Amino acid sequence: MVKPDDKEEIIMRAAMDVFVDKGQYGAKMQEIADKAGINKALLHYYYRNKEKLYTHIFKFIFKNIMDEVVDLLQSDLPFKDFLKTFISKYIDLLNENHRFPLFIMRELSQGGKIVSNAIKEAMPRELSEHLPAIKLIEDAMSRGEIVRMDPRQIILTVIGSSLFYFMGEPIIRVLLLNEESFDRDKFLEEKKEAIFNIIYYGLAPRGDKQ
Amino acid sequence: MVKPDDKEEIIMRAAMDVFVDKGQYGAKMQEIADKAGINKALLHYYYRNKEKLYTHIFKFIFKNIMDEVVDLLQSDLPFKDFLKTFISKYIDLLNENHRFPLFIMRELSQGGKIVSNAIKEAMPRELSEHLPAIKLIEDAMSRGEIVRMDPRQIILTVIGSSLFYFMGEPIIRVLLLNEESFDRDKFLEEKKEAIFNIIYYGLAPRGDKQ
DNA sequence: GTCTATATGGCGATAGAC
DNA sequence: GTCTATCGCCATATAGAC
Repeated sequence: MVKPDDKEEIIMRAAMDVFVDKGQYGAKMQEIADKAGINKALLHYYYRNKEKLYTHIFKFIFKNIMDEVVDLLQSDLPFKDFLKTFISKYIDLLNENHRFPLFIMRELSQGGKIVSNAIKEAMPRELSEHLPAIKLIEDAMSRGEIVRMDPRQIILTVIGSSLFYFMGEPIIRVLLLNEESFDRDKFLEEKKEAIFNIIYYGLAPRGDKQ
Repeated sequence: MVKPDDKEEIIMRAAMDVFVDKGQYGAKMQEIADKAGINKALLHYYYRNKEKLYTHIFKFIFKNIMDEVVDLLQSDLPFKDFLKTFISKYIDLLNENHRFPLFIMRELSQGGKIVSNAIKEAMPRELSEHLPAIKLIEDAMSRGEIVRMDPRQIILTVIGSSLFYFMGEPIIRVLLLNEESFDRDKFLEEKKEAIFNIIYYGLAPRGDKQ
């Protein structure tokens, strides 16, 4: 992030706010300008048009999230500890950026080129070829620490079960957590425990059953 | 569904297509009219304005998905079999309607009243008070078939890990499945197996560890 | 760089003939 | 019920002064 009184930075923040909330088409340039405390003309001065501004925001958010996740994937801990800390930090990350996943997925659903370009720019080539997490999982399998299974299914299960709550929070709270006194922080801590326990012990080698 | 040459039905299908793809604001009435093979004026004749049409579509989709899920939740199978069949049928359902979850979530992110109204209309009161799945899980815990844990965390884990692939498919295929010969059907069948095994055995009572 | 004022176009919505 | 033609607004974008 740049210094906070930089105009570009101010516009970025405002645009991010509005775009994340309303999406590319629901967002209005006027609202962004208002939120940034400037007028529409200046938006066009810095970012030639709405589409460029949107694309810029999307790539910025995508890259930042990606970088954080890639960071979480760097680890030389044993598999068990890696899994535990990854889930914990990943849920923390989502909690701090709970509106981003849906924002990214919304763009995804349009299947446009913005996403594929953002991926290309955000992903170091060598990473997409060999995710460190896959190597870690394969090693744990070789050592017999966990059962054999497509590592990608494991990754998708970890990510999916961690992510879901944040994507569906409004609906989930109505359908599932309709209580007066819902302690969200506590629930998230329990979620870390739950997901780790389910997945780690779900991967543990078993005797004969099934 | 109504008879397919009914005008309202034709419009519904077209509108669904466009709205699901582009969202409430990205969608254009002209495109819907084109896709339905009629003109804009007729859209307004049947559904007074864009918002009403959108709301109608959203509630329709939401209710249909809800009904299907509620169906899946009715079961008197033992927990193990219930879990296995639920995951399998739920993934099949998602596969047949893979664009709906994102559509619903996109609306969710706007936090509008459309969603909360749709929930109220789609959810039988008695169901939201007592989800049958929670009862099933609690019984299994009482019998000692699975470890004690907040049942809601289990439900979220099952749903989240099943759902994630369909919500993120484009991105996932780039990041994780960048092969020439990706057999999607096979991958989904493996996913059913993987999720069931991880979760069911992840819930199995353990000796002392952790 | 930043503003006010204005042009331009697109889109939702309606009027009105058939 | 279905169409063509058109209205009127609103949002993006630009012109041009300061």
